[in-house]
Amino acid sequence: MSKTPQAIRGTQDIFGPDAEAFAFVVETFERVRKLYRFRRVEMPVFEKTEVFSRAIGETTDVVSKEMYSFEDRGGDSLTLRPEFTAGIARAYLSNGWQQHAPLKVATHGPLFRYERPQKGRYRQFHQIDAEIIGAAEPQADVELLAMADQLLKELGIEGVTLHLNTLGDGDSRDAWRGALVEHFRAVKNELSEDSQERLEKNPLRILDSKDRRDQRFVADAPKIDQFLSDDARAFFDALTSGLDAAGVKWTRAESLVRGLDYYRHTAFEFIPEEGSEAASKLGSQSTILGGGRYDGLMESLGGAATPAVGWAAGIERLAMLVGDRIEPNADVIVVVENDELIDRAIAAIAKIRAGGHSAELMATGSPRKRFDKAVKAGADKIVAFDMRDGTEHVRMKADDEATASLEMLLG
RNA sequence: GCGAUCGUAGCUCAGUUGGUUAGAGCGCCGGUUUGUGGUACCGGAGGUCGGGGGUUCGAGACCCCUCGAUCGCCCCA
Repeated sequence: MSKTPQAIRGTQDIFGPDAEAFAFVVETFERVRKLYRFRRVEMPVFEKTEVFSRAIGETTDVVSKEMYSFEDRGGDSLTLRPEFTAGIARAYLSNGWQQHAPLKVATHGPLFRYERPQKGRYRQFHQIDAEIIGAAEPQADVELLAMADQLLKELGIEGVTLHLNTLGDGDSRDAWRGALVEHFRAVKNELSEDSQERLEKNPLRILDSKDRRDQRFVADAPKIDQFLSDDARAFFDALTSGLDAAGVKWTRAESLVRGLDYYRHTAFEFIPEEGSEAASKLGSQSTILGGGRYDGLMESLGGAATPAVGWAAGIERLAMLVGDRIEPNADVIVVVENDELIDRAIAAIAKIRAGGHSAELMATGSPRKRFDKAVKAGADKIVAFDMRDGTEHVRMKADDEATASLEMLLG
């Protein structure tokens, strides 16, 4: 170990163009979220452990092996949030937000999961998140997806497709699950080791296994469509026709499932098209935005049955796709070519900034090189203070109009 | 959690089958040159070669452990 402390594994220090890209994602999200009238909420970064274990499901990987849980000084088991939805549901119940239903909320911030780090996968990562709580109608799903679609477009992300599926209502899902277990159990010994385990814990996940041994049996596995109740089918039909009306392109993904227990009906992911530039930038962490309907979640937290739908997207993954964001140049750079004039320059830059222009002071290092540094930094306008023949000499490098406005500003 | 690759100055990298004081470009700092200018030249700072242990007369190169990154699996955003 070296003597200086190292960052925690799976955390990142984001700086420069990467930080600009990150900020661009958040700013764009904030703008789009207002267009759709989602209200901003701020949530605690940690909750009682049971908030997540009950909401997400004890058997899920997230709860069983990826949470940062600890006992606080009062002896309570607390957990750093591994996702937003459970905490928002808890807040909805504990603050009586039912009075605002249907409630559209949005937030963003850090999440924590103890996973093996990889490109696009971190232990502290960041998401933007949008939820509609207390709305049972498919129109809520349509609005939420339209917002996601517009967000990706405004971020300039190309080559990403909405993969859409329905898991049906509770009864549909249970019947389908039973049929899948029966189907795969018959060939259990020929499945991959992972899928043999999934058969007991989470049979739906076998459907999106990447293992060739599994894929042979996935093709003719029972389809959810055979088990959909009339209501569930009507819901999905209304959703897809709403998406078409909103101009949101989608593709049916019959084997798309969600890892967390609370999902019902709608499940979706935005995934880069194979071979696209976006896909190669993301590596194996391909889902950039995912979510669905979670009508059963509130009950698992002891609340009244409350329909809800939401999505989250990884800011780091989106930032990888938005391309280089250059840190903007200063509007003005004030150069001090002679140290006697430092106070004159400070007075000038104060006026410039008070006038609403970004400005940088160049007053250190070799006086002769300061002007070159200013030119190199790429400012639109440069004001240089120098002494010529014993008198103050102010030079401006800018076009005529800018020079005039600067002279007016500086009096 | 499993498998694999990698880790040399701030950054990008070079360092022949282990052999004297570990290099380049860019960047940074200083000097000179130019003087409405992003030039050129000279000089300087900066590395216990990720960390620890071992093999050897000798290790940046080989072995073991460890930390980290990356790729695949898993998981997921």
